[in-house]
Amino acid sequence: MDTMQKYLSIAQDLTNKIKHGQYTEGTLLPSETILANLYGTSRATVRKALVELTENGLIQKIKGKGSVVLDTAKFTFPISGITTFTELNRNQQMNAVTTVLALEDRPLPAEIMKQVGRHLDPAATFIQRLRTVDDEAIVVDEDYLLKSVVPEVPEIVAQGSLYEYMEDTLNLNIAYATKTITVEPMDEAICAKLHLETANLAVVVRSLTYLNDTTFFQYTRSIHRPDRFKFVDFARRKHLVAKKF
Amino acid sequence: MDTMQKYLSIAQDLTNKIKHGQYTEGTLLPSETILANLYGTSRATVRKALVELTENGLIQKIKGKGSVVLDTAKFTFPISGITTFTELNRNQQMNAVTTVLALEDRPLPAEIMKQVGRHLDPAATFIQRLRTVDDEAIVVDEDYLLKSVVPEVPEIVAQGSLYEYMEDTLNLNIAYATKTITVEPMDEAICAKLHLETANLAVVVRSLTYLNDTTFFQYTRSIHRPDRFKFVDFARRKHLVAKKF
DNA sequence: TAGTGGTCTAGACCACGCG
DNA sequence: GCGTGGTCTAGACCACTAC
Repeated sequence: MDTMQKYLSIAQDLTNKIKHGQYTEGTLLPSETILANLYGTSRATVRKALVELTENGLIQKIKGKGSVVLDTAKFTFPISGITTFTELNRNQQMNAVTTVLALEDRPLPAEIMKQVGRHLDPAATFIQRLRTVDDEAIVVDEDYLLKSVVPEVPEIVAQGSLYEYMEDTLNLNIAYATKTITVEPMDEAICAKLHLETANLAVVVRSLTYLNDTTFFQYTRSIHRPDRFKFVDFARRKHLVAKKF
Repeated sequence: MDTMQKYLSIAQDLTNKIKHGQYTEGTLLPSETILANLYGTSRATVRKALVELTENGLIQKIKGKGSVVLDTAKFTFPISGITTFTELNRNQQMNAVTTVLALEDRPLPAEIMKQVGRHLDPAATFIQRLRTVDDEAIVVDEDYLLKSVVPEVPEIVAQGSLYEYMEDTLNLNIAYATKTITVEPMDEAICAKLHLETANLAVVVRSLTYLNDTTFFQYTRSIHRPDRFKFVDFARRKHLVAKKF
């Protein structure tokens, strides 16, 4: 069954046509009125689809002119904000291996409890995983999953994708996250796992992730080898309401 | 004169009311129909305003329930994607000083020319600036501004904000940028300026910035002391069209 | 059942780019 | 002057939440 909303399927279709070269870099998409006729829909719906492409850096709209297809080849795979290993792995072809180092009960760290609210039950599942690409240790991921939301994490799930399990099996509605990126010295245990040599510095990506109903459920600390870390972002200039860059 | 669009002024008003505590964390905003009546507009316009708040991490909409005000205090100042010194300085209270180290003609580096297109004229103005907070050197910013777009950069502008000059004086329409964050070893000149000690590693933020008509005009290399670098982001879960996290 | 947000329509007027 | 995208309206139906 095709229960997808109209504007999303239009966005999907246009995205595919751009990525497959049917609409090429530097040219204009058909006008909104023409697209509305093509897809048998209203202009408002087409515009909603084009907002998706705009946010993903695929087109740039110019008033009075049209929608210019941007050079998406430059953004090839990491189209935006890709930081964690799973995301990279999903979007790129990598010879990647995940090793589960720990899977146990461990309460949410106190400093995180302070940020997300003291009223919460700190009981959580702790998962530590080592990510290896081409026999080289790249990332150590440490996840805390609140038991109140995810009662248990089977070993097989830890080996694969936590998000697939939560979204497809548990039907959880993951909505948003706050992330920070810093560079910090690490202890010996981590240094040994990532083979950090000259300096003991690593890139640390911390994420606090929330469900659609605003309940906090996951804290992730992702520790990257600095020489293999790369964060790519596409940002649009914001005006007036809140400066974004 | 107040030529601002209706939806933006509504977004502005709601943002202020949230930041000033008139709508408090965890409570619901008035429904979209009520807001439409309050502001004397249609529901569609209110919804467009609410999209702005959603993207800025101020509210979470829940179908059938309402718009929940999120804890904006947690995201205090760097609401999203703030990386460069100027942005930080604008949004925070800092005892900050800018020193212009270089202001001269210098062509765009060859590796950047490859990315933005060989047909461009590489003639550019090079600006190197040292950012100091509380007498501590934090960031070295290196900007290349294409002469074809920005013919000249007065000394006074280099001392202050390039973007204010370009937007307010030159009336340029800055639209979007691609950014990368990496960690790299730096040469002695940079190490000396930032007083890098134990390791010669620094955080490098590279930005390619474009105008509304898709012309490339600026390359920035921002070199941060790793122990003072912090990148904060608010990300929403994307589905189907393009994975964002 | 009543109220909410999510989607969609069919119109309208405006500001802008371009010939 | 014409076509473009940007804004806005007044309606409609649906899926979801809560009672």
